[in-house]
Amino acid sequence: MAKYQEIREVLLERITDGTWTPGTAIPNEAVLAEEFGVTRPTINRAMRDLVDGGLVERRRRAGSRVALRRTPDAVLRIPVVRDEIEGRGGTYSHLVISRDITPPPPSVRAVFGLSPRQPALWLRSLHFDSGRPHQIEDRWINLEARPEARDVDFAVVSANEWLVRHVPYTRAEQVLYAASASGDEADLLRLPAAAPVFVIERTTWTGERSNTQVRLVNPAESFRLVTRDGW
Amino acid sequence: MAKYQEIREVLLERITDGTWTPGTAIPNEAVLAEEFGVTRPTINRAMRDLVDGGLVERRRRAGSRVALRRTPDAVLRIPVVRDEIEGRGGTYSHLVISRDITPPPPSVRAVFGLSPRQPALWLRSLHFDSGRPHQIEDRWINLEARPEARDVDFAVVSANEWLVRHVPYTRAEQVLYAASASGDEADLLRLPAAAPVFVIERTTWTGERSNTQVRLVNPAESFRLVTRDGW
DNA sequence: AAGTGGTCTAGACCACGGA
DNA sequence: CCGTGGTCTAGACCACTTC
Repeated sequence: MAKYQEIREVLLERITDGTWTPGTAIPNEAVLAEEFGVTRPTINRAMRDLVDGGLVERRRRAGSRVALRRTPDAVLRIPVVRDEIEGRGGTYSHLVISRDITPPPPSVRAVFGLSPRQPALWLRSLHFDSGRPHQIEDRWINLEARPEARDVDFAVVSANEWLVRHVPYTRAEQVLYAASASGDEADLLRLPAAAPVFVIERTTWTGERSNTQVRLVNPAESFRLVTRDGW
Repeated sequence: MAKYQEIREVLLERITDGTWTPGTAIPNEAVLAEEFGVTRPTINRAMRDLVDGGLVERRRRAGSRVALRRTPDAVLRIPVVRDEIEGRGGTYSHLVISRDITPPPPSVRAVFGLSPRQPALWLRSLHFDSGRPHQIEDRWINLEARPEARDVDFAVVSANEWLVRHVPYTRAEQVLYAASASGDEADLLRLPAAAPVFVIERTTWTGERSNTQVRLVNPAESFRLVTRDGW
């Protein structure tokens, strides 16, 4: 294990065992460097990890302290639907319900930066797990940012996968919530009317432009997101 | 802006504008150091950010490439309920529904590492937003790991806040899902029977021991999680 | 004003793992 | 084997902020 990692573990131990309680000042880098017999950049590297982990707060001149409010941060990975299904041994398939090139609703138009009559690609698909409906995907793709999308056959490669493979993004915003299935949604997912569903709305940007906006609707009983956090 | 940040932005630009498409090899650190007129550790710093951001994959000897599958990772911050409510101008209050010291169910016992008859602290609370029920908190606290919890008056400080303030953790696992409210839950939250709810289950650990496990139940219509990602 | 963290250099050693 | 990234040193300058 690298030195900075060992040092990080020791510092972490002091925080978690109560030697340094939340709010306590931590010795400055020069002191720690002396204590551990390393140079200051090595200490800095260890401390940076602790800051990233939310356990320590630092300010110039004021020094470092054990963070007072550790709000639970976690890395959320929303799986590619195909991987998710195949990962647990199911058979994946999907179906394009509709494909249109048409002006999007105002909410989408705004993030795409389009004028009122400019079209975008609208794609609605249904993803299946071993024949059972598993997710509705309702997606808009910005053809100004990604003109190639016009010529892709999304019956073969799902939009999800095509985007992951061809479009790196720099910013994403996701909204997660629970809802009751609308009539349409319940029909497509073969659920009782107003059954609970888990909805994910995601917008991704590359630079200033939004590429795509998607709404994913999943039956509550077959969908959970798990996040794990920590070293 | 620091040099490594400027370099990171330039590299990012090359990735997002398609100069380097997913799968493409990126010049090695020595070459980039020459190009940007900096030393190799500075390049390394910039690249590390891109790796952390999921945009680049690196392997020794094999070099660096633009990541092929950028699965959407996002930092999920589940807010402390009080901050969330006060942050949007509401008035926060809470009520302890029940408090017991009793052996937990097997699922909790397992992560706490307790023997069958060892007790833990069980706390059920209701959090209000301006007088309206906003969240049910059903929490177990491991008294073996946190004996002080026995003497805290959680009517004054909510368990959530007490833990955040006194117990730094090193690992967390969270499960998010949608469900229909049970009869109890619907009553407490003043929802119609079987209304959709958003459920968060979180277990946190310090070292090898789990401190606490909590289940948070929120009305679907008033609860959304937003994540933002990127620089 | 002065202490603290943030960053950078120039050079070095080494582990890993693909060729 | 040997090129690549991972890490570390010793020293330095600087920005920020609080004392």
